[in-house]
Amino acid sequence: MESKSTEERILQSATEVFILKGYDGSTMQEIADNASINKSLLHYYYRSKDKLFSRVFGMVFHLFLPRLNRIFESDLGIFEQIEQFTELYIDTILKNPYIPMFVMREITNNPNRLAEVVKHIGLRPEKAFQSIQQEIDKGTIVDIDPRQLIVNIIAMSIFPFAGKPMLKAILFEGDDKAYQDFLVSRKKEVSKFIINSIRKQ
Amino acid sequence: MESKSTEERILQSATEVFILKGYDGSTMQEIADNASINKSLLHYYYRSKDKLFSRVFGMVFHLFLPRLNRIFESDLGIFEQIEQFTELYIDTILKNPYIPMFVMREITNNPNRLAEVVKHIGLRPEKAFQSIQQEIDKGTIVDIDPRQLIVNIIAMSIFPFAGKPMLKAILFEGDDKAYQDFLVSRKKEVSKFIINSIRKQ
DNA sequence: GTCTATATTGTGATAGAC
DNA sequence: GTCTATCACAATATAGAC
Repeated sequence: MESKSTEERILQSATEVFILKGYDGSTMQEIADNASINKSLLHYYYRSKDKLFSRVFGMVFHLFLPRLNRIFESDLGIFEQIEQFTELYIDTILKNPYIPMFVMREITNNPNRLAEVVKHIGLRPEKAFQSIQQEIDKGTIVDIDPRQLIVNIIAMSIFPFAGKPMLKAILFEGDDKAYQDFLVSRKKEVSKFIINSIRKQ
Repeated sequence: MESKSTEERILQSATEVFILKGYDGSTMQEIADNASINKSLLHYYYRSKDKLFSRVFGMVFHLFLPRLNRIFESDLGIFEQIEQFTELYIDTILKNPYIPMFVMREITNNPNRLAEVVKHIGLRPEKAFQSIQQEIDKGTIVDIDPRQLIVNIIAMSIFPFAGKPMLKAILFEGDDKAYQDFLVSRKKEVSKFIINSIRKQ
């Protein structure tokens, strides 16, 4: 199956280039070179730069999207849910650190692209809202708008990656290893911080 | 002073276009059109697209950068400092909501640009670190890595703006007004959340 | 200081040979 | 399926008239 192999190489190459330079900053030439093939082949497999990008974006978005539902629908307690979610999510991004900025940048540049992808997936954040609201009603956690809590969780998980070049330079004097250690330690620190805040005494 | 007026118009126009579309997505033609002048004039005042962008970026970065020092060097208590900082900062970004993504995107695309700008300003985050460490030693707040705390504060303040198109679509069904209200309410919510977490009982 | 015209290179995309 | 050659256009940038 040679054809599939080439198609895969193109997709792999396009993913690398697009993630690093964004849609506007990438060229078909660079993607072709990076895949060691001819530029025309790109158009043979995917008819346009936009179609190729859409394909890449859809795939990458799956990696990025936190599976909020799964974890918040499990029968674990709220604190364990939060611990699991932040640790798993930060761990996932640690293996794909460029993805958050890529996804956020491209959605900002072209919000329409999100609509297509989201429909394909079928998100149900309401389940997470309800789950949190129940804990408030039970008195396990303090009264808080579930959306505020969820945004806080996502913010503290994702932002250190999206803002890495900035934070590394300003707060860590550009020390790459120190920043990497910092990110790893957040796997535990973030949930600790959140739970401290919402646990009812 | 006609020359200055034209130069200002160019800078104004370039700022609008660059912030909205980023360096790669912007063209000199569009900036010229937006300023109602000829394309060649751009090169007369600023010799290249890169030079024009650098100028814009430097100016915008000042707006974006939290003046951590000022607030954390004041003689307010740590909790009031955090309240002041988050409220002032979120309020600033509310007036310039596109700036966070702009700054983060461009630093990611070209980390070198940050170095020049930071030197110009002379940041001293160590002062904030010390200030936090003192409160830990005094027993006012729980034991926490000052850098973790600062990143949490910045993350919860900035991320809802940088990730607005995404969060709005996924958590708010695209409701613009609802998301705007959500952002405004964070002026109080964020500091409450943080202080809840670090205050020692 | 501001314009028109143009140079030069790079871009996405297609035609057509093999 | 894969290549070479090429088109049509857009990009940054400059030259030169006024």
